[in-house]
Amino acid sequence: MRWSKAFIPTLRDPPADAEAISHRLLVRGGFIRQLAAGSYTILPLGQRVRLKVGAIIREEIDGIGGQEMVPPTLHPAEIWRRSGRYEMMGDNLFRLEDRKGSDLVLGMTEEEVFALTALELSSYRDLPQIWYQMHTKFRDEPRPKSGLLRVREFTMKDSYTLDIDQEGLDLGFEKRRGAYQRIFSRMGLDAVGVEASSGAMGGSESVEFMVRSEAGEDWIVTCANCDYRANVERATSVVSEVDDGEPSRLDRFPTPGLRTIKALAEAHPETAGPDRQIKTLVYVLDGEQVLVLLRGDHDLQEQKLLDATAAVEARPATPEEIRALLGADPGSLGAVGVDGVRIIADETLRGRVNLVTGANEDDWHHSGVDIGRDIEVGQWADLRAVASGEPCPVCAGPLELWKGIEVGHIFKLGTKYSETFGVYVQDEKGESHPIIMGSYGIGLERGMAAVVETSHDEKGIIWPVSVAPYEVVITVLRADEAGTMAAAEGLYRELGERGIEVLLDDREERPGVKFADAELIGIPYRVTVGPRGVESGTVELTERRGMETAEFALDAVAAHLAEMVVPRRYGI
RNA sequence: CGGGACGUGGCGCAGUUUGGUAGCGCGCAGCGUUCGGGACGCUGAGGUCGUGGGUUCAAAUCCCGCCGUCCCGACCA
Repeated sequence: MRWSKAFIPTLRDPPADAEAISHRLLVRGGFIRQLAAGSYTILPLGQRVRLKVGAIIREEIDGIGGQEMVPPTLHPAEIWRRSGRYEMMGDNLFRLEDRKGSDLVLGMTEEEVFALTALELSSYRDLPQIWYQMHTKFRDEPRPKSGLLRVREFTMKDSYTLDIDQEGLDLGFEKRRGAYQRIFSRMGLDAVGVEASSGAMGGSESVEFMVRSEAGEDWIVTCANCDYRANVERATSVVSEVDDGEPSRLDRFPTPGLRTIKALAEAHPETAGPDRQIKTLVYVLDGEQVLVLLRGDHDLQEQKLLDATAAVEARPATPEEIRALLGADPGSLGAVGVDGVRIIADETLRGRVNLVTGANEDDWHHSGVDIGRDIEVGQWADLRAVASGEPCPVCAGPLELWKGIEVGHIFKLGTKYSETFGVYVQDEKGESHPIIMGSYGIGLERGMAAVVETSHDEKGIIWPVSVAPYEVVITVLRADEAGTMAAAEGLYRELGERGIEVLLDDREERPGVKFADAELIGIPYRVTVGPRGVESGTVELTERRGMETAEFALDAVAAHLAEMVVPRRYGI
């Protein structure tokens, strides 16, 4: 492609309020333009990257036996009602009505459609199957942000596996985990698989692939010693033992003005240290008020609460709701003697005695609380948020907390969808079984942004060869001089014949502009063809990553580039 | 949805406090000089000031409504 004919609208003034660096660079480099909140036009340069990302994904998913289909994105609302996700997805689901007044939705994922397609299967001999699709998904995000990282319309590769039994699912899950790892590494992403919560997708086990980045929105816990890694929504750690002493009688004592765990602990350091207190939170789970109990020095992880209770929505109760329910303000709350309200307690409180908690009367607390004796715990669960530096649950090494971008997520769905849609096959004995499903997703545009987020410098983007919009840029200095232009054209043809994707910068611009633009858009290799070198039959080759420059004979550089580029197409 | 900010040529902004009929930089077009690290001179094109209403002799500017965008909090590839 000749730059003078290409549509590459680079910008000198970056978007002022764009937060994520990938967003600034993709806009400045002429890869994307925003149309509205969370929807972007992918410009030609961006589309070339997107196509390469898609091709890598296709190769790897095909490589483990995947078969691509194209399901519709416009779905009858009825199938979402049947799976229960019409309600569960809340406002994130785009809903519309057709001219006849029928309800439609725009697909967020395709579990329903693929389950219905799987109705065609009737025998275990047809299994396993790996099906996938790669096209537009819609999500009415409450707050699109950070450019391509969080949008309302995007391309997702989602695949679905169909197995006859749990072993098949488990085996396939590991295969897919490997395929995902290869996909990300070929894209130049250092993605790690972490234990995750399955959220609204349903299912048992799930693994998220996270790329370390400040632009990420998830917190990940990893162990410095072993390979334990988990999303904070799932992560656990070793909790210090607390010596509670002998059980004693339940009592009340005045605590005027003491409204925080810290203040109470400072006033009564021997008996009411933070780890000797019960933190009582009032939450509203799908409209139901519940009490959530934690050790005083621990914080709640809301997703854990959702997972433990199978609730869809959780929010802290308002001060008014709390007073109406318990008769006291936050700071004096407790679960002792509370009746008719569901109580969910963190595992670390199990068996504890001699604890301190609010008495549901302002300025009063209970002491000597024996949780088994004095509180009617309805459910025990792991609810606490892991903190940085706590011991790893596997090896007791120190845990580290970091922010990551979720570039992929794989789920074991189980039989949720096959049972609701009646997808059964017969085994060798003629017995019917619901098909066991798994689902696996990668967001293409988010993946692109994650590459930029982790691979750039002060000059601009540094694309890995595998996803670069062009592999080589020929920067012609003095494009107005016949000699240099002829040399550049010759090289352009030769590289083209070798199958290398090359951008010929034939614009009549000053050298500084051309260098800066080439660096901004991040082409991995630059060949500089200038009058000085052409006279002596040489050109310069600069590698974008590291900006090392070496001189080559004009007639040898194409062969050298082919050696550099071709192997790197598969990885870095 | 709650909180904060913004909306003025293609892009980035000033002008709004104190109403008087729109300006700067970049980019763009033409000519010339330059050109191995974001050149310079001259000339020129380009704006319903987000939108609807109101106040006024007069509104980018004051008042009200609406729309849009961004940032901070609860959701996900």
